[in-house]
Amino acid sequence: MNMLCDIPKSASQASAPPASLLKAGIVIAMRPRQRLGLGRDGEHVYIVREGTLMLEALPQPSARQIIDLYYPGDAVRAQLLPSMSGLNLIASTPGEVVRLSEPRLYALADTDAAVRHWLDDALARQYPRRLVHLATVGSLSGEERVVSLLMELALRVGEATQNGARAFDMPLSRTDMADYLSLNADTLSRIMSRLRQSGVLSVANRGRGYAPNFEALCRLTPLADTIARMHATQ
Amino acid sequence: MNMLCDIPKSASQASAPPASLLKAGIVIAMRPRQRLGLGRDGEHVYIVREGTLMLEALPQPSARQIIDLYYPGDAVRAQLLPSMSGLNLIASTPGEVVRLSEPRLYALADTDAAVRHWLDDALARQYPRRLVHLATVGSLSGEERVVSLLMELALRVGEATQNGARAFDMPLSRTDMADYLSLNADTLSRIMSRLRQSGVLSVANRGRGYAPNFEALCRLTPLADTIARMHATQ
DNA sequence: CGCGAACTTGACGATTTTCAAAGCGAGTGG
DNA sequence: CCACTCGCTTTGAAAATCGTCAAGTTCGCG
Repeated sequence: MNMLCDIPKSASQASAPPASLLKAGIVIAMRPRQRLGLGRDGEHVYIVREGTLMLEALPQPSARQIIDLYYPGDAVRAQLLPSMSGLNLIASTPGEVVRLSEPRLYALADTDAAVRHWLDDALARQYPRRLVHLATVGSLSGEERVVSLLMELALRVGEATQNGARAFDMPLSRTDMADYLSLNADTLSRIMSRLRQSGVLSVANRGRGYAPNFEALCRLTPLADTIARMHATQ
Repeated sequence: MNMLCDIPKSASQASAPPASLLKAGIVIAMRPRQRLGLGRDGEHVYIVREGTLMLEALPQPSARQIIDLYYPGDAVRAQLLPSMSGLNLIASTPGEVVRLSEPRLYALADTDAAVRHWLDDALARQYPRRLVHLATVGSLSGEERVVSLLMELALRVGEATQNGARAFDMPLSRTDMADYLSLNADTLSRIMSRLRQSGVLSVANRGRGYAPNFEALCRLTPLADTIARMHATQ
């Protein structure tokens, strides 16, 4: 009867956006650090095809916070973002997005049930992630936060290799990771060094991580189960 | 053509939920500290009529975080909440909610455009609040966070009195406020004492606040403009 | 090979948490 | 009506965590 109900709420991986939605927009190739405009009154919508995006907030000149992270299959709706100064949507890796306008999206959603349900699904994937991110930043220690992010990345953009090991790209720079986790870049670096020394993590080329024992890594954050449910590649 | 586009994204106050939506659910009176079930697989939806609700997360037994706050006109959709243990929806004041089931909601949304648009509006009010909350917790100092919350409450549930003063209920206990702001209850108490001593705040009966000079209070947080836009009673 | 950006590391300092104890308020039973 | 208890709040001193500043190192790239 209702498509949405068939998809368990723990479904983390995106179902493909309807073709009608993609056809309504234009394809944009992203380069790392490229900024994507949000439109004057929040009129743009982006659908991520490939790569990762960050939403940056600058409450004050000296403070930067990454308040959202978007993966392939996610939708960035400017209308759902707060109207604050210093809000930027930034590509953190090469990739590809489709851009369309909010009014166009709503017109489509009004007539096309598939679009409507895909949008609803996208939201059901993204909103819980924000809440968990908030709980992470708000109630976990520095190390637990870092591990939570590593786990998220390992599950999202990584592959299982062998014997419970996992290799993954780290699309964010240390600074970006720090700003995402509300840590100082220096502090983050120290924590990652400690993780390396304790043997649960190794880093190659600054952009690639490897967890020889992924289970052991997961045990370092109390939110492991929740993160696994939200980001598991099924 | 599209209702949504007529409502600026800064519109903070709820338009009334469609009658068709309310008729589909049952009315529940809340008492303070009452817990509202979210259903086994996230099947419940609550629409707040009166009072305020908190969404509590317990990542670990010792750590508590209020990750969402709901005011009249807001919708709590269990499907949009993360499936983590220790997630509780709790009334913080007396009030009234309407409960219905997710499938019922989706069925209504599929056939009734007014329901659809109201839901979308509700989301456009609530999602930005979470992002700002995240930026608040993540990048502001203790005092700035407290002021941000006081400002939010003063605008949401308070009244202007005279000469730029503002009186407001504080529906959260100190502990709840602290858990919302990721502060220790002791630290919060200290900060509020400092605010009182500096004259920008006074408190009566533990549940009611008064800002003799609301402008002066606002100047203490860098997110004042953003908060004002999101919570202003227009 | 050398430059610049990103990252790492150390020492110090500030804010916040922790732990403990005391004060206040509301509700209860005598 | 009062004394009592329980929970919430407030405050102080010590400890831990995290941030700041500065210097050094690694890495990618021309």
